[in-house]
Amino acid sequence: MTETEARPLRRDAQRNRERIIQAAREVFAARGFAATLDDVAHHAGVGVGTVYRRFPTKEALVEAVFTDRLEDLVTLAEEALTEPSAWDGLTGFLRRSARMHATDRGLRDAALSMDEHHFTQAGEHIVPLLEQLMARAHAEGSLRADAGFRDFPIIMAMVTDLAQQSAECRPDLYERYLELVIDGLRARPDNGDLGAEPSETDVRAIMRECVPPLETRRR
Amino acid sequence: MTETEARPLRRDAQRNRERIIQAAREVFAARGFAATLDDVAHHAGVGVGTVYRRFPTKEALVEAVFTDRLEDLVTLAEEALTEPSAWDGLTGFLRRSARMHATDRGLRDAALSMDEHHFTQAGEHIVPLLEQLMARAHAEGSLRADAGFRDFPIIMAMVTDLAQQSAECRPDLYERYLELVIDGLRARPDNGDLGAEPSETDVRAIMRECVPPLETRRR
DNA sequence: CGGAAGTTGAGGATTGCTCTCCACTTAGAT
DNA sequence: ATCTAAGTGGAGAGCAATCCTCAACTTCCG
Repeated sequence: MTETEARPLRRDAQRNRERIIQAAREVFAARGFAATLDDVAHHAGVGVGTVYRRFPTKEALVEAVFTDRLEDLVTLAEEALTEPSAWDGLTGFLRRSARMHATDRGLRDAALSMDEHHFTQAGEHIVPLLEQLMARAHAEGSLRADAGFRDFPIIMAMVTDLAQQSAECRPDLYERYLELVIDGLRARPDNGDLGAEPSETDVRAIMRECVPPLETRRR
Repeated sequence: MTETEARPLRRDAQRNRERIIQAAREVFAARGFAATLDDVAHHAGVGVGTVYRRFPTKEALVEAVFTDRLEDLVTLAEEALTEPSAWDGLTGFLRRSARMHATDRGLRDAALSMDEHHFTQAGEHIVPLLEQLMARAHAEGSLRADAGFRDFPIIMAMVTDLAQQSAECRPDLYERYLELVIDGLRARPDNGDLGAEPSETDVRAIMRECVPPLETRRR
């Protein structure tokens, strides 16, 4: 959102812009950030040039498509915080957001790269919510003490990556392994030792590896 | 091992062949099946042509490099079966093979594509061992009843994929998430429900998605 | 109707890989 | 010492997948 909106768009151009965004939603949902702008153009039924005129970089298009989808995740986290049981709030949020990520690969890529690109805003919204979800569950004694909120994106990346790989044959198989991990997150007297938690920097670096580039050097 | 060894190689050629295999070991360890034969050639200090003369396809080279490394995994599984505690045997094998996969990305790619390519032999060796490891732990009551031996490759794929992504910053971070999964595998009265186990076909399809192609159409 | 705004899609530029080919080098038999 | 079949190197041909431009054309709307 938000820049010098120089002149109002001509009516046909406005229509095309919306078509492109709609097509982008679909194409990104299927292929994630790896989708090409040519791909989007075809789905929208417009020429490639039109897409590039409207969205000079892939980043601009991605931003237009996903900024508000990410806010949905924020809302989800807020709702999870109102759940009386901290454990149910936390795991419900895990399950729901995993489902969203599994259904829309573009959303997954956007969510996992919140720190990069232009999604920093949603990122800043969601981090404290995650911290609270975890803290509540720690206080309740249901979440194992050695799991931290930085494990969240990593677990998400792991599980939704599997979702992606099994998308063809068993689109919901990821749920099985998510449940396994959730059971592993529960506080137990005889749990093993998890070792050192990842640092913020580690998480960032790993997320960068999990999401297709989206960059273009040069201008 | 093992084919119509037409004529003995000239001594320099034999030396180069070994250099190539050694270089391939290193390059594949770092980049997995995605490594190029040019890459291997450079590391070996020979021309690309030499590599192609000795190993007409990437598959042939991969086979030469990994066939016996895979047998190491088989040995590992056999040893795990001698462990008095079925749980320790199973989880020890998980940990040890994960470590091997994390250290050598080529081995990971080979192990996960055992059904494809020319690794069917090691595949046939290891499957019954896995079944036994799991069955023993089921009988012992330590492994949750709804986990099956087909979960093995999937868990492995998930965890070692993370190992790959964090290789730069935290090469052993994968252990943390492996422990989480292992804790999730333990039989507990209040465990959640995992849902349908993947079929053999599912596993195959997913493994294919986890490993770079290696194919070349045509001959 | 005129001209500014918009559109198109073939194709240039780039990147990254596989694999071939032939002039050149070398082991090793004689 | 000489000869030659075996072996070698590496430029570059061929292929595939993208990204992005631009000049000729179309459409909107004052």
